[in-house]
Amino acid sequence: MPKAKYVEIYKDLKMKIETGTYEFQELLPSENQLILTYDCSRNTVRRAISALVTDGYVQTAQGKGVRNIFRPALRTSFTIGGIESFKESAVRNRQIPKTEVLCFTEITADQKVSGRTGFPAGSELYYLQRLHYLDGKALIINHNYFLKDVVTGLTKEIAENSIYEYLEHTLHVSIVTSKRVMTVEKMTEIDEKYLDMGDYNCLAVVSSQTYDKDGIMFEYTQSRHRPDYFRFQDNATRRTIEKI
Amino acid sequence: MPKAKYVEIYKDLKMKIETGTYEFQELLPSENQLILTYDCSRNTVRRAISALVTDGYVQTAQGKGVRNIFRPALRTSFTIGGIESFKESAVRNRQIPKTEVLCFTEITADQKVSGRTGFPAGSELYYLQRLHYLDGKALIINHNYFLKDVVTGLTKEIAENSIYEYLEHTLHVSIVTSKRVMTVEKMTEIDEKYLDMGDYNCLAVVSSQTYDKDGIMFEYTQSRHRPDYFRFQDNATRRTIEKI
DNA sequence: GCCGATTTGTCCGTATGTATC
DNA sequence: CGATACATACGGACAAATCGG
Repeated sequence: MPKAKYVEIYKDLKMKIETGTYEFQELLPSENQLILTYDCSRNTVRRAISALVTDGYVQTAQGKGVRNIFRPALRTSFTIGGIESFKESAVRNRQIPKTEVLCFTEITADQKVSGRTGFPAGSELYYLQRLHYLDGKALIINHNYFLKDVVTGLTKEIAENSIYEYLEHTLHVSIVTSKRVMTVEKMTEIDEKYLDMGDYNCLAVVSSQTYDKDGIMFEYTQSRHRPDYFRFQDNATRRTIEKI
Repeated sequence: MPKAKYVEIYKDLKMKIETGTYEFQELLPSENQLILTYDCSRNTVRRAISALVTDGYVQTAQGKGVRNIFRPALRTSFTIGGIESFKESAVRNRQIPKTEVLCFTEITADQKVSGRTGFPAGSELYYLQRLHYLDGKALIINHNYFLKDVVTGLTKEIAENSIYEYLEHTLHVSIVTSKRVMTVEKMTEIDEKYLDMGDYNCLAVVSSQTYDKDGIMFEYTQSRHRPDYFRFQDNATRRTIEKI
């Protein structure tokens, strides 16, 4: 599956940046040199470099070259963008995840649910509340809404493990796009009951709509995070394309 | 300046999506048709489509086509990624911005400042505190650190307007990359004094490091937002490139 | 200040692979 | 199976920015 040549080049360059083969602020070899190194076309090295740019590893400058702007200290966050399940990110950070299913029901979307989630009114849904632990601490409460037509046969047992694994490996539903909105909200009674909130009276809230490859939105999730363990990282670039 | 052909195609397609020429869930014309429409090469239309994908307007599926997944209701947020100044985003949302400079000093980075901001110890910096109003409401407190070598001649008067305008139009410093981290933090005395926090005891905090085209980090800013007016939007895609 | 070499940015055309219908 | 669609890859050409002599 991971066959594309530009991906291999991306990985190799990223590894070399992370391990210090190129120093911070140093220019990488020019595109022409990389063409020789990897025995490929210019487009292919440029795709790899482009991916490094969007990930914040390097920045390019016409007439100069490609500069390494990676700083290791910054790259230890709970999430780095992309789409990643709770379990995946926990494993990546070498933490021990656990999930408790607080509530598992089936509902039909009324106007209110429809307005909140974006599902059409009348949609048949699973509604779950799940509590996520990391290294024994309750950190996140998730409110999940799944479209029954797509996420067929969901059970409490599956929900205690990884729903995303079930989606990808059993149902072969591939997650393609996810639209997320981050806000800060007041704590609710449920939050207070299950999360150890200390002095905090608000949480970091991530609401997301997830689409499969057929363009069907099959999931709406509201993730409520304990503030002291929430961290979201992002690399922005002044785009050539003006957004105004 | 905005001459690139793929940018024009991007803009045209985006406009057509936003104005309903293509309906939600509808497939756009195929790449081959777009090649004829815009009289260009395949690579060029693909670059435009690729930009639409990263902006969450469409999603592609091999063998099927390019699907419009744009929903107008979702696209009204304070920031949509990218790098945008306070004034720019205010104007875009048709709001009236005002900025009050609470503090304007020059400092030399000690170990503590260096650790917090990422500037090397000994750097000569401007340090500012600025309060941003929108439609008369105090919403954001910014703590700005600017490298004096790059941001030469900064004054209180400039800081009351738009520092980014000064950077781009007067100093011709172009912002290229910005690394951001979003967290939720407890309110400080300063926050409480200047922002109308109501019941909230925490804020949304965006910390960012900004680089110019020479790869020099010339700005560190911590933006502290009143929770009820903070909203960050993001489109994630399951990348071909595995991050694990 | 100009010129030429280097480097990235844009664009074109073509070929092949793979997924969908 | 064939037609259509996107994904990957190659190679070449010229423009624009940078830098050193």
